Amino acid sequence: MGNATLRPPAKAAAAQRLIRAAGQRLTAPRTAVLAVLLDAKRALTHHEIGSALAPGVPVDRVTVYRVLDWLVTLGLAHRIPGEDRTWRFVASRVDSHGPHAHFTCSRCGKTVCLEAVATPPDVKVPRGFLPQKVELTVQGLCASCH
Amino acid sequence: MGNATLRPPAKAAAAQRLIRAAGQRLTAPRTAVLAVLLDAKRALTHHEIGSALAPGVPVDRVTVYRVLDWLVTLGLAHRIPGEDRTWRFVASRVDSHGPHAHFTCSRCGKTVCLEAVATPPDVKVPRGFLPQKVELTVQGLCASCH
DNA sequence: GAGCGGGACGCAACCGAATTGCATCTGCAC
DNA sequence: GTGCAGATGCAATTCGGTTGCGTCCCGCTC
Ligand SMILES: [Mn+2]
Ligand SMILES: [Mn+2]
Ligand SMILES: [Zn+2]
Ligand SMILES: [Zn+2]
Repeated sequence: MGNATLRPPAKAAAAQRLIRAAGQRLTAPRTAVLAVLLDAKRALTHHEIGSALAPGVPVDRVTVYRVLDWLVTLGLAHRIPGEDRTWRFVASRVDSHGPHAHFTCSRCGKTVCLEAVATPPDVKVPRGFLPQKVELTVQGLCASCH
Repeated sequence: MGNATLRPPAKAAAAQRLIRAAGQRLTAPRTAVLAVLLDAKRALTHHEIGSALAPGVPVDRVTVYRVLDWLVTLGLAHRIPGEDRTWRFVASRVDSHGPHAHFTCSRCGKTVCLEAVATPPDVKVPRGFLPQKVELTVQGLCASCH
């Protein structure tokens, strides 16, 4: 796995800083994957992340999956379920910690966070049910698809 | 595919009526699958539907998938994307035509429609984006899981 | 009640995302 | 520098869903 464009060194440094700050073991795959997410302007699939990795550091597919899981449990990234049954991943910016909505283009699959849209804080659920998280996804067409 | 419990004949008759009313060809698999959905009190996975089918009418997996797709395009059922990357299906009752939210138990996967919760009619999306559908899913624990 | 034609079905092969098992390697605390 | 828990690589596997194709049968016509 690897591709053409080099990751800006700044993003790699930021990734390392975040991993260290979380008190976690620093490895090349972890740094590389997180750097890709930090550099992305939209949610990325596992496949997109794999091919965005710098060619110098080949990372196994399975490792990418494991790093992503680990980033999610750590809170450094969040995972968005897609209509096409694939997860997409975004680095959790400091300014986007709260619950928020997502937009997915039904034609090209492009997915972005909608920071402006607040998810309804209170929903009516049946007796005995315990709501924990609200997922709000807007489907439609992105700017380049309509 | 087939299991132990017989489908109430009333549901089979209702299924036939709905298919006829839609001006579609009436077949045993279609009747059987729709009857299962009409009888269900919650959203069912493809697998659950398969094993809920009356044993007398064996239906191929692929046919179940195709019937479900067909029911969805016909508007007789709707499909709910799950956190576990599987679709769940519900018959679209006459009284639940509008957009509505869903609840999914994060422990047992049980999924139900939340008729009472309306999805936000208007959401702010980036310039040039065209919203078309809003998906609202509440995650949490169902009555028997907490 | 035959005859017919297009859509529906069954079967087998396939696909792609994600997971698991296991041997090997390595970051880092000491 | 050493030791070891934890991380990685590789191969195999699972699993939900799809595709291709030959056969079947629903429903219209006469
Ligand atoms: Mn987001
Ligand atoms: Mn519903
Ligand atoms: Zn698009
Ligand atoms: Zn439950």
